[in-house]
Amino acid sequence: MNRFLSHATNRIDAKGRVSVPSAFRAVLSDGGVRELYCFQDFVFPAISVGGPELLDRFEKQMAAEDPFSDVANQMSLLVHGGGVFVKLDPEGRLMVTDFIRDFTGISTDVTFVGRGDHFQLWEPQAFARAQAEAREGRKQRGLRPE
Amino acid sequence: MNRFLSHATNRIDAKGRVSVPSAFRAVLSDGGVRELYCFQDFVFPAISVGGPELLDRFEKQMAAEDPFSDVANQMSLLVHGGGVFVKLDPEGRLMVTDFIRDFTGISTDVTFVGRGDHFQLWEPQAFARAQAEAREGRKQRGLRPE
DNA sequence: GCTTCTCCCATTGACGCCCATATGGTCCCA
DNA sequence: TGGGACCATATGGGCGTCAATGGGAGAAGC
Repeated sequence: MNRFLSHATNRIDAKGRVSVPSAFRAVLSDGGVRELYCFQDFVFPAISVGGPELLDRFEKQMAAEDPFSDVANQMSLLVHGGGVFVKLDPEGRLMVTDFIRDFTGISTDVTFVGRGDHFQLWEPQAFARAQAEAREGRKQRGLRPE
Repeated sequence: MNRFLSHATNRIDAKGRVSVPSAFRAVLSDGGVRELYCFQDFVFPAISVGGPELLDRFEKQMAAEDPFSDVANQMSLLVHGGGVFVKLDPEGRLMVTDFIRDFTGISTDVTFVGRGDHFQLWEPQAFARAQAEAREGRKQRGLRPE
């Protein structure tokens, strides 16, 4: 498996650390990634986390926009300036900083959500709500797998 | 037989495991599938289960969208983040997790329902009701395919 | 010198793997 | 045609392994 898939919820310990799910760590080590870059999602109250190639992806998106547009300007501000580096400890845990807590509402537990080429940190209940809304919207548009 | 057909109900044991019907396992082993991906159905209170190619189908659909649109973002949230991996043990059983129980209402028994290229997990009575309703609706509309 | 972060080790609880048993159905033979 | 042996599937439980978590000690920064 070379993509971030599925979701899992882990608890933050007394020191403010939380284990990254084993499956996600496997994807990271496959890519030889030891240092992670994260920033605020544009739509959801979630922190996106990924290796350096995640930056590439957003820079491609920005290149597709008019480079002087408001959209591109704001994206750069968020992605380039708003991002934070995060390191994993030997057990594969990361520190949940105030940067993460304030934006997501995370307090005691973190839901890790796979998004294919990256993953996200969510406050568990916020994730449940967003998922329910997405499912509802999808139902109305009639997008079904079958 | 290379498709998932018919249905069967098995009991969950004390450890929360349930045997996948032999006929379904045969279809899986034909495809060499050992790890399954599953997610919540968009219409019914059922969990859809299939091999990795089930995921591919959704990703093709996502690729057709503007990759950075809200629609694609929501689909990724549901498909990438909303899915769960399930492994079969050597006897062909799977764990019935809370993820499955909460969405389907399954408690002690599971009805496995073939859906052609994938199969679903249902709470037995919910399946009986949905089937009855489908039959009724079909009758009124004059027997059309879905 | 005190706080904060990083590394290391211990614990525990869940899950995967193994073997044993039950049950129902089929085939063979008398 | 009836009985019995055999086989496959479903089910139950023991045990080892690994991931998640908790806490302590050393190192680095304020």
